[in-house]
Amino acid sequence: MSRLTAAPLHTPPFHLGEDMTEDDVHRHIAEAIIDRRLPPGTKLVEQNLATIFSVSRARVRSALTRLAHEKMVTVEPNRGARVATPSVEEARQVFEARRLIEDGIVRAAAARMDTDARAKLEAHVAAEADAHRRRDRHAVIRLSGDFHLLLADIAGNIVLMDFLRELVSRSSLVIAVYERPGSTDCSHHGHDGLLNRLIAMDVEGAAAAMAAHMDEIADSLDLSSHREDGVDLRRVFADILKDSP
Amino acid sequence: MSRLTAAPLHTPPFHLGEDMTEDDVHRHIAEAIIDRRLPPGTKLVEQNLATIFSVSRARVRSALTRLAHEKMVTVEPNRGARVATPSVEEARQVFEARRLIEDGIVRAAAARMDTDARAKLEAHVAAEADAHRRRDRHAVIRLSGDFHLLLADIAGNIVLMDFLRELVSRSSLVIAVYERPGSTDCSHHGHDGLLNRLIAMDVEGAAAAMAAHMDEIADSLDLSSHREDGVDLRRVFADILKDSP
DNA sequence: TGGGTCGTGATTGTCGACAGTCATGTCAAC
DNA sequence: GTTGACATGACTGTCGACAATCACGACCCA
Repeated sequence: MSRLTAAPLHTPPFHLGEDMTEDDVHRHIAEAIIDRRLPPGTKLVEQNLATIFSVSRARVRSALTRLAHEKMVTVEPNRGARVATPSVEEARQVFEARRLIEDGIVRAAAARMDTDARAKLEAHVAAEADAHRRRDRHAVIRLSGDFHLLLADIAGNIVLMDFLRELVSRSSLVIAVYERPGSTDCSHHGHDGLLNRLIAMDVEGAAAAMAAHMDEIADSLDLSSHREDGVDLRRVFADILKDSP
Repeated sequence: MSRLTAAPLHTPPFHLGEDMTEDDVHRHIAEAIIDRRLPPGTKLVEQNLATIFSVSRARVRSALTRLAHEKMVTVEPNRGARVATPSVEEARQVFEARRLIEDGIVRAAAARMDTDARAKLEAHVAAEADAHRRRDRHAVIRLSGDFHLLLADIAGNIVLMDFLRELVSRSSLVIAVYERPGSTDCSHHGHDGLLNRLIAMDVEGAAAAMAAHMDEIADSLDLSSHREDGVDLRRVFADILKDSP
């Protein structure tokens, strides 16, 4: 049984004919961003989305502002919304925060393991392996993040789970921008070793495995900052502008 | 100088005549909640707030939904918004999350201390002592929370600072609901000892002092759950309802 | 041809109005 | 006096329309 009455991790099957609520719009866009079907920088025009989902523009608008609060899209005044492209510094801070919170979560989860939690985790890891076998890239990405949220669910702290949910989403954006070209797809093997430690209720071992897993992900990125996203030309040539306004 | 270009901690002086932006409305309400001028459970009627701030109802509405995302108000469909009254379980989880994040922040801050950070912290503690001397309850509450946010600023991680900002706000609500009647007002002495450890760049000592400070706050609460807020009559008499539907 | 200016279409920001829903008070019947 | 139905008022939810702003291409001039 589920310990928490938290929101479902992903959108339930959607029947055409009913009109979508704001929550549905939010989830559909969020999932598309996390799956990387919507790459960073993509313009999100309100009217387009409204006609696609056949809802009013106002509903799309509030979904976008909510996504902006969650740092998945950026909104510039009078210039609309885009899928966020995290900076190098932001990427570092997201992973630093994630190391801290994942450590707290994995320790709590290790202490609360039981047969039910074990069954869920094993089933999830199996599903990950299956998605990997099927070469379903989107499913691999989504399930990889869900593993960590499942751990948070077992840990039993809704506040931390909400924080982690945001961090997992932002991590997906970071990976989309800074993934090293030759890196293997989202190492899911790290979850295996972690699961073994959890089953043994080895708190320190599980925490160490999680730390290693985080390092593994961070190492697959190229944060050497040569890829400075969104260079502001006005700032680069500020001195010239001063000379000849 | 400030390390981060984060949002200001509190509302800048507001000049009448200009019309408020949504951000202003949000900040004014948030501050009133954190200062406990708006106690938990207070109904927040959109039209009232709109006339008070002389803005349109839509603007108040979006400010309220943002406050709802930050868990400072609860919104029931068709029944409007109220200042949130956290449950006992939520209170526990907020403080558990806060222990974790404050630990990470204080360690980072201790490692990054310099003369500028020291000056800011000393000035802040002095301001806290002054507010305490003046018996300015609202200022004491606000400054007490700001001390922790200043620490997060020194730590230099915007992501963690945003998380902590939410946790500090929610802590204020928890204290408003569960404060033990005879407890002294928001122990500000804990900040003194913490500051000494930070100046010495004693990471472990600072972390221990922070942990003690968190315990101190938690001990001033009465979470024995006899004060179950918002008893649901239907749940209390669920068995009777089953017998005679 | 390069560069600057202006207009036009597209997109966002904001507001007021109306419909839907809930709470409260009134009144009649028992 | 109590209970139930009903009416009324207040509040929220939603949408469409209009204003403000921006991006982009056409046009003109040197």
